[in-house]
Amino acid sequence: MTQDKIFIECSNLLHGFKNLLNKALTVYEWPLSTTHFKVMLFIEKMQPCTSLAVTAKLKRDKAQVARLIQDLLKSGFIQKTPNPTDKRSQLLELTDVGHHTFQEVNQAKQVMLDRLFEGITPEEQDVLLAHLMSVSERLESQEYLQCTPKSCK
Amino acid sequence: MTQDKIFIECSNLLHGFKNLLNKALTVYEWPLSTTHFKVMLFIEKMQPCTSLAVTAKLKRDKAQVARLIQDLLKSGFIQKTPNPTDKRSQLLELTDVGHHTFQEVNQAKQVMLDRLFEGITPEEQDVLLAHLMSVSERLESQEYLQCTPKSCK
DNA sequence: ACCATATAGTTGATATTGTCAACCAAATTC
DNA sequence: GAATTTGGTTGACAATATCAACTATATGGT
Repeated sequence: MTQDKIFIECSNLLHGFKNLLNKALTVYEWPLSTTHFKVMLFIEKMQPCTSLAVTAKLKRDKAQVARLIQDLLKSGFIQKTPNPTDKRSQLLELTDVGHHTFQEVNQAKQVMLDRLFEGITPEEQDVLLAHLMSVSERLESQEYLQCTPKSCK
Repeated sequence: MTQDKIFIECSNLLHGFKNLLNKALTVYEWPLSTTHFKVMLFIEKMQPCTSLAVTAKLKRDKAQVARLIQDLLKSGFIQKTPNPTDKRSQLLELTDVGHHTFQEVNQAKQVMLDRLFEGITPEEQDVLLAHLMSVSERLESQEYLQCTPKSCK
């Protein structure tokens, strides 16, 4: 029951925060979605960064990520450069405009986050994160869970 | 940064668990989506239950919920009865078939949940939930956060 | 009792997000 | 050097979310 509630609360959290962030984004005249913003966040943090790296981190379909990246390219927020070690692949990085816009919005976001977590100490936050990650890991590793009942397909 | 990661982990968790659940649902030949299942879970727990109650709990658009409920009706998993205290409203409850199917799937789900949370004691789970709820509450109450920058529209 | 307004729920249109499969070109394996 | 794998793109489509308009009943104020 608690476990059910945890998932529900995660869902509420994401939903609510997304809406909040969305409003911040429109204030700053960010032309894309919160997901695009999330992708930029990754690209910024993980230099050098490829499309596939984003896919892995975000745990989303590579088709979806490809399209998000296309949008970001069109908006001029990021740019591609050839990957010196693999001709199939291209490195992603923020443009100057992208970097500037990102920083601005990201700061606003950070202010929001700080307020949201005001009641929870940094240590508690770490524990919270650790627990979430622990469940997350089991989720990935324990593929056998998919087949709990009967013979499974 | 930790805060960012918490949201990302929440997202991964939901995403992963939804896929896991989806597979369980197909094994049991559940004809609808995980969201439909979630709605049934609410209807079961919150007797008596109205469409609006589900909307509130799920924090989703009422249009969306209306359609989910329609699907469940068509599948014969739930039924409507007139609300004695309000002629506009109708009470939702599981049919016998619905109840049976739900129980079956829900048990499988519970097994999965138990395994996922194996590394975390019930007490820790409670703390985890409490923290998530605390952030969730701030998210709702602090509408002013929407206007952090400048004058805001 | 009467009107204005609020509430429960439905429907239509549309946007966003997620999934699946096919595909190309470069890389790797044997 | 042929077969397979990997990084990435594209098309089609399914699932989920949002917004506005609308019906019918309820409720509050006068």
